[in-house]
Amino acid sequence: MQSVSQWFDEEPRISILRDGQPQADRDCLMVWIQRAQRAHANPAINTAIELARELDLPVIAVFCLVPAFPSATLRPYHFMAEGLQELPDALATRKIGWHLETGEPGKVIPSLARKHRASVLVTDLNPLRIGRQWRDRVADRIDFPMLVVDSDTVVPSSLFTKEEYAARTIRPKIQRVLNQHLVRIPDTHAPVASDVREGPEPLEAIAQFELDTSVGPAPDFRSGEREARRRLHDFVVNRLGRYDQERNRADIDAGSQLSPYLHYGQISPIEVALAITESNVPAAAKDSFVDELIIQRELSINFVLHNADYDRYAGLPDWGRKSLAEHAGDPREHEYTRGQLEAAGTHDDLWNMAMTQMINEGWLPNRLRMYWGKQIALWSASPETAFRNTVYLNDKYFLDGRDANSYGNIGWCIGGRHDRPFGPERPVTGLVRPMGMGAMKRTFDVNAYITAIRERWVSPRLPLE
DNA sequence: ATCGGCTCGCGCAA
DNA sequence: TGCGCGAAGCCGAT
Repeated sequence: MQSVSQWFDEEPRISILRDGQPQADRDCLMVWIQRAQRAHANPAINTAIELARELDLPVIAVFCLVPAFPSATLRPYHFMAEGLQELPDALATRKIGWHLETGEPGKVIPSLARKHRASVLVTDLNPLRIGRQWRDRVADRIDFPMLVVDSDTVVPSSLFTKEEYAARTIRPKIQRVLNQHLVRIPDTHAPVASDVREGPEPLEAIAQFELDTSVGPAPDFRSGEREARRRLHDFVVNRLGRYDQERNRADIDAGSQLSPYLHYGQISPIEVALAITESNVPAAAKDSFVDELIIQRELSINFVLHNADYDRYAGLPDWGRKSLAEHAGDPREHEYTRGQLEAAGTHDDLWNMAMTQMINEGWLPNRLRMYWGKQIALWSASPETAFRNTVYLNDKYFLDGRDANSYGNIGWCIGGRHDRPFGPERPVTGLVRPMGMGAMKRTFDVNAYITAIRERWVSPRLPLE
């Protein structure tokens, strides 16, 4: 058989981390599931199956639960583990085996590959730094081919070879090729069934980890592929039609709330996009959702893939840092430490309730994510501190934190990432676009939101005697 | 209620 | 080299 680079020549979704000829005398094809934590509509799995058919071998999916993922508390671990529980059975319907282990991927994955005598290792694409480090470490420690399949974008990220400047620069490039990628991903079957099913139950495994349990499971987000699909259809049927009108309504939270499921790859963005485009709602509603799901989301993925400082102040655009530096000495009308912010103890009720919802629910409506970050920029001793604290709180509390979208949003809030300068120049934030209480009041019922969060988390109504 | 100006820089037309 | 226009704002003029 030819080398994997020849086999998958000109496939924009697939990159070769270690080239070579698949060995036919091995025992399986191995899929290392990282980000695409789903059994269906999964390009990485399909790639492994394609090779398995050529070699007439079974396919085994492996997952490595890492005991200390940076800045992850019990909250994301619980969501991830609950979703993983579905996978062995769901994969079995495609005749794929399952083996979960805990530890460091750089050690665990090569050892699993040796144990099961893998011919080729296929994995999916986590665009963040840690994903790349793990992949590189694994590729260094195996002596057979390894492929990375971009499984969580609509348009393969490799088609954009440089850091895009803004939505307006990536939009036409995406539009040009969108239709050829908006194609349903089939659920093929492995040619030979695998009966491998090893490893602990994910929820039991994470119970052994030393996690920060002060941030508990997100109460409103049941996890898993099935739940993701249920939510998608609920959104399409009940709310998509008004999305362009109501997207900013933080008081009713009119969004899809799919981002945790997309973050953990429990649903394919292509499946989401197809459900939207095939639905029977006004074009304006579809267009505004698709712009979020594809243009903005894939712009953020492009950003973290091409900017090594995506989660650092240094990664902000030059004009933004320059303007912020010129205002570094401006007096702050209010100034809060990380501790004061985390205690939701500012002078601003709306901000405090947003922080309260974030801490307790792991979630905020879109509109408030912007307001939340923009105020931290205004209230911090320096823009660098603002950036650091925003990343810290974002990644600690959001169920969908530690995501490319997180860093895109934080960069936009603090330093005008993917935005343009906005005069007139203001104290503290300079030319970075402001977003204050006026914008909130113009778009939703601020008092209704404050009251709802206060009743839910601060002074809940006590049951009558 | 709606509108222009504020300000920078990318990408395309020329 | 010039020019149009842009992640979701704000303020003041009409």
